[in-house]
Amino acid sequence: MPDWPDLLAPVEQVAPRLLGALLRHDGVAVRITEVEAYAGTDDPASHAFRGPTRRNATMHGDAGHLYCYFTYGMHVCANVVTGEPGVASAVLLRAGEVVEGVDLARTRRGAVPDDRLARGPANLCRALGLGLADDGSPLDGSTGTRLALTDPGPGGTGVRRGPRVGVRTGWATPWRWWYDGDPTVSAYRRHPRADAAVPGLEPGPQQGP
DNA sequence: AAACAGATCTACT
DNA sequence: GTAGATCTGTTTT
Repeated sequence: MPDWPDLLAPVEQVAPRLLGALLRHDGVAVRITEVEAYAGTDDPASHAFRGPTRRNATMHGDAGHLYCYFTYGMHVCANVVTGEPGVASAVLLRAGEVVEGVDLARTRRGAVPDDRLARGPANLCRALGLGLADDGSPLDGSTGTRLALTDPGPGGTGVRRGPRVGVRTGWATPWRWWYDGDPTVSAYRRHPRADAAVPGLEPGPQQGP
């Protein structure tokens, strides 16, 4: 992963840096506009919190790979694995703007406004054609050209942060970042059964709903 | 072999 | 803005 030396940095530093990155897969490219950080074994909201399982095995592996998981009986979401092996941290790709292969994305998503083609983590995967089979794939294009993540370089203005969407525990931790005012960013939603507020991993100023 | 739980989505008022 | 459906992969007996 020569282009991504900082994927080994703490995930809350890596996550906002992925804003603006281009993710390509199978004919569609998306410019990432919204991300969330999950700090592996230290983070109660993380899939890796209760140790390694078959499902989250990819999270415990090398950085720069795609962690895809299945949820709600019909959805797949994708993360970029970060940190040293064993750390099991990852960045959830929550939303993006389709900048390439718009027609193909429309075909995959059906009749929705273009703004919403990749709005929401599961929708983003659908637009890109990502599935459970892509779990564990490297993002540097080393095993073929189907999948690749490209660094936008430094930059990025108008970034806001706030609590993570839809997590039951640890939701107060403001580890979601997005481009302010971008129409492709998903709406904030608190988990229906969210725990009572507890001290987050990184208490501090929040902006959110 | 069975129960569980879910980092959501769409539709609807 | 809010309410409700939904159903498979994963985990656990």
